[in-house]
Parts: sequence; structure tokens; C-alpha cells
Amino acid sequence: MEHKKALIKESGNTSDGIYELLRRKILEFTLLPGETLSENTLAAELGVSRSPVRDALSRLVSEGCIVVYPQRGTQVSKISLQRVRQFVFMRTVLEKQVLAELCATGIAEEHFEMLEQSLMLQRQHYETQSTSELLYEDLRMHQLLYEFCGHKSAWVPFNMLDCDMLRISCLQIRTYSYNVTMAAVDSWENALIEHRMMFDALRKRDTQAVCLLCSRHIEQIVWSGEDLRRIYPQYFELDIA
Amino acid sequence: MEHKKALIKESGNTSDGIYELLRRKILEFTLLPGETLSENTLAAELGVSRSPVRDALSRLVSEGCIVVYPQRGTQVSKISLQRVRQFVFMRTVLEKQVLAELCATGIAEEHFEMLEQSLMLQRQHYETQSTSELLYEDLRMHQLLYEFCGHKSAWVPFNMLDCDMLRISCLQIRTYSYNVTMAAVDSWENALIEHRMMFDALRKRDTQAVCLLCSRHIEQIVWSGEDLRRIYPQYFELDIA
DNA sequence: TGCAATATACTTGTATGTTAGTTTTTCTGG
DNA sequence: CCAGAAAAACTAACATACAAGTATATTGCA
Repeated sequence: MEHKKALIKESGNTSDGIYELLRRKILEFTLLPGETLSENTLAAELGVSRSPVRDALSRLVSEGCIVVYPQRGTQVSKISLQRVRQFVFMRTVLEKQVLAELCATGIAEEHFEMLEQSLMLQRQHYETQSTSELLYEDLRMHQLLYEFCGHKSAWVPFNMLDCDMLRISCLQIRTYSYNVTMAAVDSWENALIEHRMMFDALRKRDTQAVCLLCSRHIEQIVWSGEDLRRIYPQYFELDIA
Repeated sequence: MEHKKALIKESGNTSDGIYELLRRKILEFTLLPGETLSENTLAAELGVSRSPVRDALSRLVSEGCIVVYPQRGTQVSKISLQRVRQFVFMRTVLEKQVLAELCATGIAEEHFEMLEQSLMLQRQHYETQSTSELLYEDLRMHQLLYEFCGHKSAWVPFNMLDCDMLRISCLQIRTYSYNVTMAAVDSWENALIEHRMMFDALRKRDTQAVCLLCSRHIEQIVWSGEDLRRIYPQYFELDIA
């Protein structure tokens, strides 16, 4: 317990530390979707008062990571495929525009090198099964694309709304790491190949190819989500769709 | 003071009431950009404790309406043209996609009637200078478009991120209502006309025309913002751009 | 008067009571 | 053993108290 407290205190104020701790635990499935939480219990476990816990929870609510039922309880939000579809729609449309602009203007060689390096790191993390690092690097690569075409800050909202998508990615990696027999359908292997193909198309400034690859790549997340819902229905919202 | 308290208590829990009150005041320029707030003062004025005030402020922070400097103070955020440009980029790209899909599939007549009714209300509110109602109806119309093409929930994030845009619209209306001599450049008159033209193009299912109108319409906000920054520089962030 | 050190009055962050509402448990009567 | 009511144990919402940091005002000295 005191150990956790020490970790929390590191990042400036207590509330921020709790926020980051809980967010990480949720995205890594240490706290499972649907699991109930309690301000009192959390505060006791972390050795702090309820105030910073409330602050942290409040922020997680605004990101859709947890849900609070007044006077009844708090729980880790279940993954909503509806939210995921909304998210995917937005990212697809925006990212196609970003890539189209990059094809139109071309990319500086130094920028290409940064992308290549990111892709290399991704493969590395993939082979060593460093889940968190892989996901982080994937996000960073997409972020770079926004940055290179002058829409750096248009990525920002996604950092607030990607809770469900990150959990799907994480769950997917875990599932297909443990079931080696299903390695054939491991779509992360696929994702890395698609990234490579996107780079090639970008070099050739082939707008159509890039956009097509981008759509398929992002929409893959929805398919993964639907697969995973069949395996872990308890982790998913039963939204009518 | 007790009057305010009563208003707050109406909407369920105290914290929600304070949130809505403050948000409205900020969007309507009752609380000016850059104006400093104080948890203590607010709590005293509203006749409540600091807890619900803190909750409300926390939510407003996550929407970018206010900024908290730890141990130093809290202030209403200034309008950031950079954020506005990001926002406009996102809305333009998404909304063009939405309109393109609507052109492709066509719109049901009953849906058209809803849009027409909204436009009628807008003109009505415009003529009676009902600022809030006009802005609300404008948002609702755009929301309807998302809904009609099956991406209803893709609008949701905008409700969280539109703080700056709403303030620009509000400020614009106020400015050009008070200075009748500038009525010629009143771009809301323009906006209503553009809405009408967009409907016509939608009926004809003329994708190109709709998308062009849409771009111009939304990007108009950036121009308004830059105009207004010259008039009220104190309300704007001096972001390097 | 000018300046520096100190005291004071602010700010938000954190801790702890208290209240109101919900769920669960327990006791009581049949 | 079962049903139902009362009570106890939870929940988050709200109120208050304290701590830690910052800016300002004030005071004392040169």
C-alpha cells in the first residue's frame, strides 16, 4: 500500500497520480470493465483521502473510462462498440484527409525517417510482446502524420476519447498471445504490414491507395471489437445496434 | 444569492446546477475570458460549499472553458484561435463526409421538413435577436444532419469541445447587433442564406455544391474569430500562429 | 523616499465530518 | 422454513477544516 502511495506522489500532485494509475490499470485490464469501485476503498488502499480520489474519478468519467451512479456506486465502464464505431468513423474521415494532404504536398525525407523509426520500434515491441509500448508507438505514429501536415492539434481530442479503442487493442494482443493457435488471425501482424504499405504508397504519393489502406486499417478495429465481444461478452456494453 | 441557489437546486444535484450556470455565463460573456474566479468566492455567492463548486470547475476544465493554476488561481479561459482552427478543420472534414453520404443516399421528405422547420426557427430567433436560441437551433440543425446519415453519435464530441466556437458566435452576434452601421458584414444573415443554399443543393443531391458550401460556411468561423480578435484582443489567447 | 524582510491575505490541494439515498442484512412474526 | 419489516452497512454528495504554496501588503530600517 505504501508502495503505491509512493508511486502516486511522484507525479506532482496526488490527484494526477491517482488518475494516471487508475487509467493505466483500466486500459491494461487490471481493472476489468464492469468492475465496481468505491471512493472509500480506493482512498484506503492508496493511503490518501477521498478528495484526490474523487478528482481523479471525475476526470475518468469525462473520458468515459468509468461510470458513476449517484448514491449507488462507481464502476469501470464497459466497452461500447457503438462508441467505437463513432470513434472509427471520425478517425477514418480525418486521417484520410490528413494522408491526402500529405500526398498532395509530399513529405520531407527527415519526416519519413521518423516514421520509419517508429515502425521499426513497433515491430520490436511486437516481437517482445511489449503491449503498452507497442500501443503507444502506434498512436505516436498516427500522431506524427497529423503533425507533418500542420494539423498537429487535431489529434488532441483522440487522446481523450480513445479509452475503448485502446482497451480493444490491448485485449486483442493478450488474447492472441495466449492462444498461439489463433496466430494466423493476429491482426497486429497485419497492422504492421499495412503500416509498411501505407508508407510505400505515401512515398509514391498515391492518394487513392493510401486512403484505401487507411480506411481498412482503422476499420479493422471494429472487426476486432466484434470478435472480442463474442469471446468476452461480459466486458462489452450490450448496445442495441 | 438565495435566488441563484434555488436555480441551482432545480437540476438534480448541486454540482450539475453550478456547472450549467457557470457554463452558460461563460458562453454568454457574463463571465469574460480571462476573468479570474475563486472557489471560495463562488461557493459563498452561490450559498454552497466548495465541494460541488470544485466538481463543476473540474468539468469545465476538461472542456477547456476554464484554466486552473494550482495554488495561484482560476480563470475563464481566453479564446484560442488555434483551438478554433483545429475545431473547424475537424468539423469541416466530418461534415463534408456527412453531407456527401446524405447526397448519395438521399434524404427522406419528413427529414427535410425537420430541417426546414429548424431553419425557420433560426430566422425567427435571428430577427428577435434571441442569441442563445439562435445558436442552439444552429447546432441542432447540424446535429440533425449527422443523425440522418446514421452518425448521430459522431456529433457528441463537439458538444464537449465547442466552447471557443460558441463564444465567437455569441460575441459576433452581440457586436454586430450593437453596431448597426456594420450590419452589412453581419455574417449571420449570410449563414442563414448559406443554410438555405445547402438545403437546395441537398435536394438536388449535388455533392460538390454541398461540400463547397459546407466548407465556406464552417470556415467562416475562423474569419469571424480573426475579425473579433482585432476588436477584443483582451478576450483572445495570443497563440503564435 | 527607497528597499528589503516579514507578515498577512489570498489561492488551490488535501483530509475529514456529515447527510441523504440505496442496498443488503438481520431480526421478527407466522 | 418463509415473508416482511426494521435496521445496519454500504454508496456518493455535500460541508467544513486544515495544509501548503503564492502574491500582496505592511512594516522597519537605511
